[in-house]
Amino acid sequence: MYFYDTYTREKREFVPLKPGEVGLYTCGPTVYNFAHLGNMRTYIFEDLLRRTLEFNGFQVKHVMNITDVGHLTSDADTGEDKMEKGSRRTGMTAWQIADFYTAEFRKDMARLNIVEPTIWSRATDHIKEQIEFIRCIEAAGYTYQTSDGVYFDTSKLPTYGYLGRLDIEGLQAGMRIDMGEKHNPTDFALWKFSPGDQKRQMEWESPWGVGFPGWHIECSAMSAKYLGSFFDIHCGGEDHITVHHTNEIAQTEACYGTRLANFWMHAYFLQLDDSVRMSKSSGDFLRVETLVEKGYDPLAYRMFCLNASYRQKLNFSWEGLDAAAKSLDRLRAISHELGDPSVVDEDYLDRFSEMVDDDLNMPRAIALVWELVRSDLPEGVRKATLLKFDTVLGFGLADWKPSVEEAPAEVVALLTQRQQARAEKRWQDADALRDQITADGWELMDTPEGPKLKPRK
RNA sequence: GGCGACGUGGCCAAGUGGCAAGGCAAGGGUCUGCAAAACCCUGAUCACGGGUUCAAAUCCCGUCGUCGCCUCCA
Repeated sequence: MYFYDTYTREKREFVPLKPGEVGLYTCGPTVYNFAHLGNMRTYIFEDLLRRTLEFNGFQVKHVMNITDVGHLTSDADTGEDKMEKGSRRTGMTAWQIADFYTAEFRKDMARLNIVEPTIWSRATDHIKEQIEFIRCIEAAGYTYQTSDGVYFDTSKLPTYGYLGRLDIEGLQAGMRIDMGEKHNPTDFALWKFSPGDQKRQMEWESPWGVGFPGWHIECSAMSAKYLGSFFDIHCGGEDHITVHHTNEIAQTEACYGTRLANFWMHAYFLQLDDSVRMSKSSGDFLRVETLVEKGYDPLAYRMFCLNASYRQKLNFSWEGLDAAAKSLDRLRAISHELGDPSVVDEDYLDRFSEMVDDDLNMPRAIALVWELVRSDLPEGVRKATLLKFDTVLGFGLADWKPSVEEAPAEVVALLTQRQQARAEKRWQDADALRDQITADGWELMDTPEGPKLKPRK
């Protein structure tokens, strides 16, 4: 297998650190609001990665964090905690918010056929680990304290910013962030003190004072706990390259001297057609629920994503989603008509493996799917091979069945009349009756097995 | 202002040195009383201008255009 590693900026062969096992850490949601389709693109990518690893026979230990504290509204470390802000907005407590949006997130994952991680880890369940991690960094001499928190001194780490190829000088020059009491623009909070004049909903005792952990420390602490100080793959969205992941690496380098993960993989952004930013903070955004409300199967969005490379920005449009929905419908129908699976075709399987193992080249894998289903292999072989592919693609083809909706009695009556008219070759009457049925919202098809009705879309 | 990415048929999108995948749409055809569905067939020389090379969509330079990050973001 070959994956593109952001750290080295090259596609290189993936070899697990421990034979047969893979430690995978994927940055999860900050649960202060719903996840939008852009977020879900990243989770779909990670799902494909996970499925591909398992397809190759690896045992994957997959950890996903739930950020339920400490993620500020600004990376300048001066902003408000997102959870507290969400609490004000909704009237729920910070804890209720976290539970609510975590549940919503898992619902969206399920609707997109995303496999759940082996371990969910909530930041607030690991305060002790995070404090210990900060102490480790402090003992190594990389911290300093200001009036509002404990900070990481990035100037003491020569390798700081390597992942993002940060131009520190340039950052200083074009700086647009409020430094506060920080020594360097890239320094970041490890622990923030609760404001003296108010009590936060989420706060804990620490050696430095009552407060809460910074956003980046949770990933270093929790990944170390579950996967060790150096594990196989760490994933996230492209926006995490320059700040979040850079800081995670800094923390772990300070404490353990490793760059945290052997491979760093990042999914690129989904962009909206009209160039409207799809950020959580803009308030109005597309999410899985939006698709459902519009009558789309969420898996159409999965198909939409699989048609493009994860390392390329992808433009979302309703036209594009329609195309994906249509092709998914066809694939499902074809799959269903292929009947029962027999044996997998080894040649197709080899070609498929080569594609997905080449940095998850899903567009090519999908193209191979079409070639397979239209090949002249026996139906059972095509079906068996397709289902094998689907363990990676994740369309749930094995379980799909055409929906059988009963037409209302009046429509059935019209159909009966039409059959009568046809039998008597009164074609005009037959056509008029079909128009009537169409107007009632049903599509009529004459098949070798007789007429069939299905709801019009 | 700093950094970076991209520009492939009507739309989306693979391919990154050796005859340009796939999906959706469109046109033609088979089937059908008609239609639908299904199936078959058809189309791009890769923004533009130079250069390197036996050979470039793929490498280099320039121009134009679009977009992203540097501020919350996956």
